Order: sequence, then C-alpha cells, then structure tokens
Amino acid sequence: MAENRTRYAVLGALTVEPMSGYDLKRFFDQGVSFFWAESYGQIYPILKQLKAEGLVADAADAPGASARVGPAHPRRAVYAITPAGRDALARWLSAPAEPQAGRRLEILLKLFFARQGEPDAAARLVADFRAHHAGLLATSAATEARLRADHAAHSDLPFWLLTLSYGQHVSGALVAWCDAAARTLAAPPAPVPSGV
Amino acid sequence: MAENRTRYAVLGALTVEPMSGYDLKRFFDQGVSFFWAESYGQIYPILKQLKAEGLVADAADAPGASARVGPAHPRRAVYAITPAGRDALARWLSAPAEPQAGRRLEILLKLFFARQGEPDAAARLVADFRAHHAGLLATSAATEARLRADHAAHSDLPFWLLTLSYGQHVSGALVAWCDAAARTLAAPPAPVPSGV
DNA sequence: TAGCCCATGTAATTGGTTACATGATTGA
DNA sequence: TCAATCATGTAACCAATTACATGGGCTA
Repeated sequence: MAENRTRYAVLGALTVEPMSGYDLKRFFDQGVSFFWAESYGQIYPILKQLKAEGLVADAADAPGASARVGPAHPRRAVYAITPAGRDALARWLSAPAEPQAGRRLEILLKLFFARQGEPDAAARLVADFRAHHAGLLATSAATEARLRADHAAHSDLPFWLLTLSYGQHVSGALVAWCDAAARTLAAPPAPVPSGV
Repeated sequence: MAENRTRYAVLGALTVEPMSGYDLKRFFDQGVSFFWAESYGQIYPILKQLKAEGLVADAADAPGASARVGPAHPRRAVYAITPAGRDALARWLSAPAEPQAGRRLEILLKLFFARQGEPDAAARLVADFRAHHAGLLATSAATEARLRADHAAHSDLPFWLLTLSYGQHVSGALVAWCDAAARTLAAPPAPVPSGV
C-alpha cells in the first residue's frame, strides 16, 4: 500500500508557499531532510498529476505570488495548492499513519550476525553509528535555535519543533544505546572463570 | 546503492542453521521482524542466485543436516551456507553500514503539516503511535525473557540482545516523546494573555 | 567565455511487496 | 474429505533513486 505519500508531501509543502519543482526539491533537501526525502523523478511527475486533478494550479500570476520579481527563468513553473488540494491534504492528515518507523535497519542486521565476522567489526559499527547520531543531535540543536529565532511567531512552529524533538529523542536514545553496546562488546566474549 | 542487502540477510540466516526458502520466510517473520523483513518474491530468486555463485549449496544430504527425518516434502529444498558464502558475509559485516535509520517517517510528515488538518488529528496520531511503541516495549521484554531462558549458552545471544536493546531504547524514547508531544498539543494553540 | 547555479524533465534500474498459481502432506 | 499448513515459484506492480539530457541566466 503506502498509497502515494509523495502526493501529500508535495501538497503539504505547497501550503508553506507556492513553489516550483526545483523549489520543492530544495525544501525537502534542506527543510525536512531528516525525516523525508523526495527526488526529481518523483516530484515532476507528481506535480503534473496533481495539476491534472486540480489539486494544484499554476501560480505564475496567482494572488499572493509574493516577492519574486517576475519569473527569473522563462521555464520556471510555480505551483500553488488549490482548495481541492487543501481538502485532500486535510483528509490524509486525519487518516491514521502507519507506524513503520524503519523497517530494515542495516546496523541491526549486521550486529545480529556479528559473531560470524571480524571480532572488531561490531565495535566499529557502533562507534560510527554513535558519531552519526551525536552529529544529528548537534545539528538538530542548531536547527532548533535558528527556527525559534527566525519563525518565533509562525503558527506552524510548534509542529515543526515536535518533529525536531522526535529526532532528538531518538538520537539521544541511540547514543545511549551505543554506549551500552560498546561496554557489552568490550567485555570478554565468553566469560572465562579467572586467572590465565 | 544499498547493494543487495537481502543477499546478506539470507546468508546470515543460514549461519544459524540450514533452511529452505519457506524456513527463511518464517525466520524473518518470527525471528527478526522488528528490524528486518523479507518476502518470498525476494527470497526465492536470491537463493537461486546465491546457489549459482556457490555461496550456498543444497543441504539435503550435507553433514549436519540434523533432526528432520528426510525431506518431509518432496519439493522441499534446504540450503546451507558454503565457505565462500561465509567469506562474503564476513566481508559485508566488516564494511561500514549506512545509518539511514528510517527515511520517510510518515507520522512526522503529518505532524509537520498538522495545522492544515483537523484540530484533533495530530493528538490522535500521537496517541496511536504511543500505543504502538508501548506494545513493542511489552513484546520486546517478553522476547528478551524467552531468549535468555531458551538460549542462555548460545554464543550469538549477546548480539541478539543488543538488537533487542536497540528497539527498547528507541521505543522508550518515543513513548517519552509522545507524552511530551501530547502535552504540547493539549496546550492552547495560540497563547492568549488571560481572562475572556 | 567559462563555470556555476537555476530549472525541467525522462529513462533505466533497483528494491521490494502483493497476489496469485500450483500442489503435496497432515490431521481432524 | 476438508481444511490447514507446508512449500515453491512467478508476474505484476509500486515506490524511489540515479543518471542523464537539455538549456537559460548570472557573474567573475
């Protein structure tokens, strides 16, 4: 199933402001990359579909087309969400979400079979993983500060902060798990009674 | 990229014991389903490939084919990992893992745009999510108890417990996040000064 | 005028699930 | 003899990424 989540990701992004396909790509890469990604191969075909269904419309001259001084590029196509699009989005938002937070965790597969590999490989895996999540915690803290400063009054801010908080909870827990795992892995593989 | 993780999942599973495609499916469904899944559509073709490459071999009459009294089913094909297969697995285990713990988290996408939807939808989402992870914590505790009892002496046990511990850390953190999120969502959307 | 970013789009491929077809064996 | 389970396999489909083709505009 999974029923076309890209459609709603795009519709949602267009509630923030009207965007072109190129803008959308940047929005996903820079704005919400830590929990959502889209590629051009998804975005452009979906935009075409959504337009055909009337869920988005050409925004070239739509009211509220804002700052940009005319279309800098002749081929630039900016889309805005329509009322029908807002309805579709709202319906999707009210439907239950699948809680499948990460099928196929490669690190766990490797750890599960780690005894079949090089003795130190597991510890290296855990160390890399820890570094990754420690890094995420740092960038997340920076992002939070920036968000709070730049969008203090934005009505969406509380929801944006919730998504950040999710990442912080998970990465914090995973750093703790890495530390515990490192201790386990450092312990003697088979508990030998005592003296040599 | 992602380079064919199914191959290694299958090779790894076959280090536990020789299995048929059907057995492998059960192994993934029942043994490691919380962090790895495979479907028949993957398993059978991969087995054929691995056999052609000499990484697994027919185990019908291989040494250590164990308990089963002959092939109960005429068509039942049991595979065992070969030395070449163990090498390939060990090489993969020593390579760094991608830390992509869950791209595309649907609940965060919905939360990010939640202001565009029904007012209570977000809270429902969070409540469902909390229930899901509370459930995972419970089954995980049960699994841990069973593992410790049934396989106390198994050399792989410490690694199996590490994967369980990962799940417990994550689900624990997510339950906490849900509780925090519920409080945020219950708060008045816009902080109104005071009296009506 | 070279190199970079802006911008749109598509084709090929991969990874994976679902649903189905087929049939044997077991036990109520 | 009926249903459940064991067992293998494939075709169709879906989601998604990657890599490429194409070309305009901006600036050093």
